[in-house]
Amino acid sequence: MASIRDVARKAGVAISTVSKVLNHYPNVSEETRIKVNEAIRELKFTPNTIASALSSKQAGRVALLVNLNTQTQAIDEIDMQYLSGAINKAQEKGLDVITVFFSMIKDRSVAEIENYLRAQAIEGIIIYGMSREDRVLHKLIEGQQFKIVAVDAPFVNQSTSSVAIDHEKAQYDVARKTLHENQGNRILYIAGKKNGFVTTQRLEGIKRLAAQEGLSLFVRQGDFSEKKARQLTFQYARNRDIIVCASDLMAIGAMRALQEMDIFRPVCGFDGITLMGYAGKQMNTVKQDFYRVSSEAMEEMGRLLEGGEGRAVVLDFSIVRMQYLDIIC
Amino acid sequence: MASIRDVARKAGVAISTVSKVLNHYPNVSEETRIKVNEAIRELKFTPNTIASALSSKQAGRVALLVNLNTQTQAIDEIDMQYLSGAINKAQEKGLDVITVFFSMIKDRSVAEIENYLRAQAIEGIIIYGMSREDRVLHKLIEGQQFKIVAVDAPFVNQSTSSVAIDHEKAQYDVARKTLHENQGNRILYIAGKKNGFVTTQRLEGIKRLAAQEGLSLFVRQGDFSEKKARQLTFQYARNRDIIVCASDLMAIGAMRALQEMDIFRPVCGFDGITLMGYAGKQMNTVKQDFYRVSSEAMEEMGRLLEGGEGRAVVLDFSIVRMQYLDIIC
DNA sequence: TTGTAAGCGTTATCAA
DNA sequence: TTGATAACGCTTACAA
Repeated sequence: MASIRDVARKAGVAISTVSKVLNHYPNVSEETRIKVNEAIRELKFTPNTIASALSSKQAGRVALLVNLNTQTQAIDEIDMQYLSGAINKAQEKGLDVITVFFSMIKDRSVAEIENYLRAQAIEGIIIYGMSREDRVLHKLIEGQQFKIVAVDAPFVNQSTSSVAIDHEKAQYDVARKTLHENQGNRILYIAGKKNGFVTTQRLEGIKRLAAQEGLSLFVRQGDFSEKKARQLTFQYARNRDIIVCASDLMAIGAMRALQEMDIFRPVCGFDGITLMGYAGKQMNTVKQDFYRVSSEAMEEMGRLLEGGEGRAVVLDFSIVRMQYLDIIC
Repeated sequence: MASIRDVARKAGVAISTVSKVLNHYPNVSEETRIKVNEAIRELKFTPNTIASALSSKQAGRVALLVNLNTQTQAIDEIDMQYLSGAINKAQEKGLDVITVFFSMIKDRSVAEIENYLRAQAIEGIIIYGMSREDRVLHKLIEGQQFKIVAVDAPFVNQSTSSVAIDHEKAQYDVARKTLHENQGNRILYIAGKKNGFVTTQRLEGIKRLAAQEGLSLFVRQGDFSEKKARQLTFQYARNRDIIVCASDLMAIGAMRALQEMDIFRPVCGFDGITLMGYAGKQMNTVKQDFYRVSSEAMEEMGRLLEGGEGRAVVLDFSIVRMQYLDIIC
């Protein structure tokens, strides 16, 4: 492996000059720049990121903190889109990425986690799927020791940005569309997990709709579980006209239950996962582009790392109906 | 951030002594070890992995090279299981992991890739989903510059191990079971992608069964595509008694086509993905534990990194029928 | 514009 | 068993 030393020797310049060329410093003559780049090419030199990180104290490493959906593999799709969106964008921006699961830092104190991350030379963290219960993460954010981008969680401070779609509006929109395409005014709303941020936001959305259109709104916690949604449907659907679910998985659970009950009720979901195409019946759902959300999160991380200050980034969504033939290929 | 220097000062010993304690060197007295560990605890010291890597030239970093299934998100599940299996095991073993997608190194030469990886201080690579066409990767393996574990690809040399289930036997077993549970001897076999290693191995399995049981075997390439399997089913299923598919996705495509044709044929799949639970009809399939496969791959990487030599690791599988109620939760 | 040299936080060699 | 000290490959004042 050629080192910066070899390049310097070959180009007949000092090591620091090579470094300057490498890092695009302004004060380098065109002549030497060319000489150096030639040497670099000839030696197939690639700078050692470890040494560079140690020296500059800037590793440009960001950790993806993922709350794996251990409940069901059917939505690994979401996490995978998150990961690939972030990783691809990171490579584009020359950032180094490591993936960390919530399970790995569970039960550790803030100080321990900070040390762990700092030892790994982590400068930034993108957090996916944080809930109100994750006290330690809240402290991590408050501490402002790291640049943080929170996906789907409303945290913003000097060194923290949030990235998300407008869940309130999305829930409102999809439910409204479903309502207007059908009859009835008694809604069964199957909500998400108790302390999730998106759960609250989506709930606000359906409440606004109900208030505005004078609907009878019956809310139950579904915990984002297909099974729970199934049970709730068996229990309450008969006396309701429309079933609005805070996730696709729950919508699928509800729809299958309805089929087994042999009654029909319009159902709508949220997320736009592929599985919706296999559900038999088509349903309205909010299509989030998870890949793009994550890609934007990494973009935002780049901004923060370069000294930008935290802000809230809001992305768009669309309302779709997913069907089998569009999904397979 | 406390450094090794601070620890040394606090414990009243030399830096090198602290380093020895940190790395569990033998020649340290019980007394100093305790003193040092106390200082470490009090200062909440965590060694800087960057500095350690630079100094020892051993970063213990391994790259996960993933061939993302861009075709369909329905099987992101597989990649996600691979990633989480590897990452969890890596943390357990104190290895640092980065994730790289095939798309990121596409069109680069072997030398470029080697440089890229070396610059990232990568020592080992776990490759998921390599095919015969990936010439560059073959060269990377032959070069033996890195420790490599190939998942589902039959490469073994001094510094390369392979990890996989016995695809030939698995295909044989699942097809045999399906055959014996039903009538008929005319098989439509929908194979995988042309140059995939597992495609060949699974094909061998069905051929052995056909030869052994005197079956009429009709083989078509399905490219692991649900749509292709659907087309092939429409085209050929009528004159066949049983449809054996080299993947679950294709099995689902075949099954739906049969339903639309309004005829019944037994179908079996391969992989054991969650989606099978939503297919309507239950089918036999080979259940691979992807999480475990990947976990074992990382374990094997650990062995190689410690100087062990390459070998073939064969994992087990099971034949299952997947149904909706088992899958939801 | 270029070069010299002092770090960055470890590990490892060799004396003590 | 311990401690100095020279690497590791790079960045960055500061000097020339």
